[in-house]
Amino acid sequence: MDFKPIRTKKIYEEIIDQVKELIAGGHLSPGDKLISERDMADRLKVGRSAVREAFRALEAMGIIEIRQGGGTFIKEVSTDSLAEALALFLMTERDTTRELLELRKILEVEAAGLAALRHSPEELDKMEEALKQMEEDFASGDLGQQADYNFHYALAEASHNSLLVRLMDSIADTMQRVLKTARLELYRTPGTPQRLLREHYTVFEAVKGGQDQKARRAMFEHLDRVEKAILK
Amino acid sequence: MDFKPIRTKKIYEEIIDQVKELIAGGHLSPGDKLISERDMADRLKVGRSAVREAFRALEAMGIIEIRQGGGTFIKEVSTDSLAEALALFLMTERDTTRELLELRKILEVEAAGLAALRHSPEELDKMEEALKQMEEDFASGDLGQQADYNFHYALAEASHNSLLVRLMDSIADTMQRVLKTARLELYRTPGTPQRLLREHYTVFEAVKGGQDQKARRAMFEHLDRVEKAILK
DNA sequence: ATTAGATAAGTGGTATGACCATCTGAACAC
DNA sequence: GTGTTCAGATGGTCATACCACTTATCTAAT
Repeated sequence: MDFKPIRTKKIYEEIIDQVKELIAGGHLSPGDKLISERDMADRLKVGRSAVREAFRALEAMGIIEIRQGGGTFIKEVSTDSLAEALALFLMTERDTTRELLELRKILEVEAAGLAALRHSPEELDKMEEALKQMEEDFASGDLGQQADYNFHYALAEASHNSLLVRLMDSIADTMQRVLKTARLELYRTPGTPQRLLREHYTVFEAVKGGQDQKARRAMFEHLDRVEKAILK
Repeated sequence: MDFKPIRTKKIYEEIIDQVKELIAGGHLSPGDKLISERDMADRLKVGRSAVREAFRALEAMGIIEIRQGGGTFIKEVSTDSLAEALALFLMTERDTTRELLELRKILEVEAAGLAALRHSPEELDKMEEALKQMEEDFASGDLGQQADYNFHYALAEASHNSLLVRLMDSIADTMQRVLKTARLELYRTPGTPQRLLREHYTVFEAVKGGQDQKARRAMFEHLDRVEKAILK
């Protein structure tokens, strides 16, 4: 005999569930306006506070958008809430730098392989553009970090897996936040920017040539070297 | 000259940010109790409503846990919020099941390789235990889903990358939420449970023997088959 | 007829106070 | 030591009042 704990459901929870059901059932779509807080409180025979609290939670989930004076709208499920959840996921202090770098390597090596198989000409152009920008940055004494980011982002997009793009982007953000100093040191080591550029070009040429194994290897070696430099 | 829109920050937003900063700065840790709503409202010289709304949003983000009569606590960053955001993403965006399965494959294939190189005897025991449980479940007409989960979780842990463990767990949770029916069908196809068990054993033997490439290949083939069955 | 400005109405944001529901810890009895 | 009771703490709900912002409508000027 298994007795489960009984827990009465909060009013705001009921409201949240109702809104979710309306969306899942197709009765509410992105862009649709919800009835006003006052109207909903009247109809549901509850206080306005409970409605507000439910709306606040739905907002935090990225399901609705609340505009003061304007009303409350169903959002396109955008990259925002997933990106935020990913950011939160990576926010913990318990993970070591080694683990983060390793995860990044797992994803980027495979993204390079997929990019080699799936890229479009436009995506190749973006990667090449980023490489050119990187080259110019180095020539002018700049560190080229934005161009580096652009290259990796374009490559992620060339994988044609939007989840992978978002996850890799979140990881890039986290690294930017956590490894800022270590990366600056890396870029400032004489000869390193030029080597990094060469490695990026190797990855690019493999992707361009549709050689997925070669792209994987090139990316692995690139990131392995970065990892070793950061972790020493 | 670029003028940006000015938008005053809502009080509840300020509160959310402050709590987040306390956590990010290490002043609040999982398990810690926040001051009461009334106390916080007094200290911040704001109304209790704003505090409540901020707390409701933080709750929806999975950052805090609110217990009526008990107080408000910082949560362990669990896999729940990411799994929920992923589930929402899957329900509303097209082609994302394919992407999630692909991401899962990328991670699990590499986890298998790392597990082959890094496992401890205890972790091997757990994997073996799960396989035995799977075998018993199939023999008694059960679907063996819990044992399947246990196997994959033990393998993730054997990778010795806690970030990878948590990410894979979130994905498993998401699949449980969204792909429930498709997986039930898969398990009910005659002959499939036995084949799945064999595939799991192949992965296990490679991990046990420290053969990382073989483990990767076995896991790839296993998940590739699962993917094709789910997506057909 | 069109445009600009003013105003009213609608909607979300904040605060306060009252009271209810649940939990926790202390005190007391056995 | 264990079980029960109760007070106090804390979260949950409601109502009301008023503020802040947006949208729609009306009026006056051109």
